Amino acid sequence: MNNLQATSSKQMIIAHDIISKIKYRQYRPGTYLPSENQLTELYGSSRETIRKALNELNDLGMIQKIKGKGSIVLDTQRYTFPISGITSFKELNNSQEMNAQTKVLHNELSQVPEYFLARGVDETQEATFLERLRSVNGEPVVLDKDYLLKPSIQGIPTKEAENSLYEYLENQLGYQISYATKEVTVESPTDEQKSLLQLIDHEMVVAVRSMTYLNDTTLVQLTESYHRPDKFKFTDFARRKKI
Amino acid sequence: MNNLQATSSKQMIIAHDIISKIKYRQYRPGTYLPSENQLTELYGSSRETIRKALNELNDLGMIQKIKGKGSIVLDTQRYTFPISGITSFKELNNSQEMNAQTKVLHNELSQVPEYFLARGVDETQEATFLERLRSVNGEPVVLDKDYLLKPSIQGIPTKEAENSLYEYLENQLGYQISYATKEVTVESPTDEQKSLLQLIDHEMVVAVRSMTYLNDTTLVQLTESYHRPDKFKFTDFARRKKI
DNA sequence: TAGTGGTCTAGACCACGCC
DNA sequence: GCGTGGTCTAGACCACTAA
Repeated sequence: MNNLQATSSKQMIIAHDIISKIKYRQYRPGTYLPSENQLTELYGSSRETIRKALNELNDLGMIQKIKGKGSIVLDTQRYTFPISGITSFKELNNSQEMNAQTKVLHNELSQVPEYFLARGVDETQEATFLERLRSVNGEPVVLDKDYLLKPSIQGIPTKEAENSLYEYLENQLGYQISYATKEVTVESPTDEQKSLLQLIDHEMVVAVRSMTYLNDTTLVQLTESYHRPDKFKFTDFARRKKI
Repeated sequence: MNNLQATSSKQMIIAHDIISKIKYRQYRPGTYLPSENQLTELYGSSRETIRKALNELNDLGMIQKIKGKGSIVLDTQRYTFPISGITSFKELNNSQEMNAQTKVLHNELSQVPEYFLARGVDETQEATFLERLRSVNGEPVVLDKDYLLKPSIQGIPTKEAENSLYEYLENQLGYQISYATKEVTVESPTDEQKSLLQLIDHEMVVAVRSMTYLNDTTLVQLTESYHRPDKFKFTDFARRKKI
């Protein structure tokens, strides 16, 4: 089931349609898409609109455009835990058929931790602290510590916390989550992490710390995510940039 | 010194110019850029061209566009080791003033390792194996194992290997490096990794494995990069995608 | 030479924020 | 109501690929 969005622009409809045709193998990896001029007729739109749609696919690594030849469908199978891109655990769970579970350990007021203060967050900033342990097939894999900043967010119903934070913020509060910065490091675990993630002897944890912003650049969420190293994997698609 | 590229299109010239004005604080974080209509006059171009330039900056996380208001300059300082994006060690070194060094340990013919065979690379594929230890301030930080695939690449002069592989491929061989897939995991080190990276007791290594492709979808390079965990950090900027 | 993608234009209409 | 960014168009010229 695809995440149907309110992206009703012509270029997004076209992009989704082509993605769907790739997904269901009407367009196959290694073959060329119809040319931009043909797509122009197929969708009854201008060529620039077609090109904007194809650029979306290009950015996603689904096609490779070659001047003078055409657009080749690439062989992508998409994956595990993306650090690139913002996707919630719930969305991942849905798209990947994992047997996942979320346990809320804390949901209370708290201070913002040192890491974020050092990065410009105000020390007096009030926040709702949400600690959640994510398990897959009964095994703990991620410990999430979220700090939801006031006044944008006044608190999270625990029922929503067990579900999806992003869904709550976007659908219930009407916020537009727009972008985030992330930093990934590998660290020695604290005792809490050791016990909750059931780390053996000298295993380390993978720490992913992020700051999430709304469309109007309001900072709304700070997250510290601790992953079990043996369960941690992420994949990325990157284009060579010349900036 | 900026990496001046042969990107001579109007939209790229405009993008670079605005980036440069942000860099030198003519446009400051938290303030709005001139409106698209003003930029149209400033650069003597059409609005669509301006918009394509601004979209570049948007993708890079340098500005945030807000409908009805304008484009805000974001406070970005760019960082350490980007997994997102394709950048060579040499380019990083240049842009970050590290005191870095590269030692070539191996430069010879070899088989392709198992990991890549499992991902569709042909077992009979011939490759030049290049092993390099990267150090910063005298401390080893990364062990790179590159497999450069024939017939595209016939071999690498050791002098070039000490310098930049990408530079050699792009400038000497005239190849257009276009995209790459990457996978990051945390693993127990081999004895070789332990000794070369001077890992203490029970430290793990961060493994980054990637496959690099040319513009025409030719696979040219396989890389296994092993990072010392205490020296490993990367940052990412991500926009919320609704696909 | 014909077809492809890359760039650019001048103009249009829309949705949103603000006064 | 006015200015902002978001979308779309029809047409033009270019650079590259292939026959």
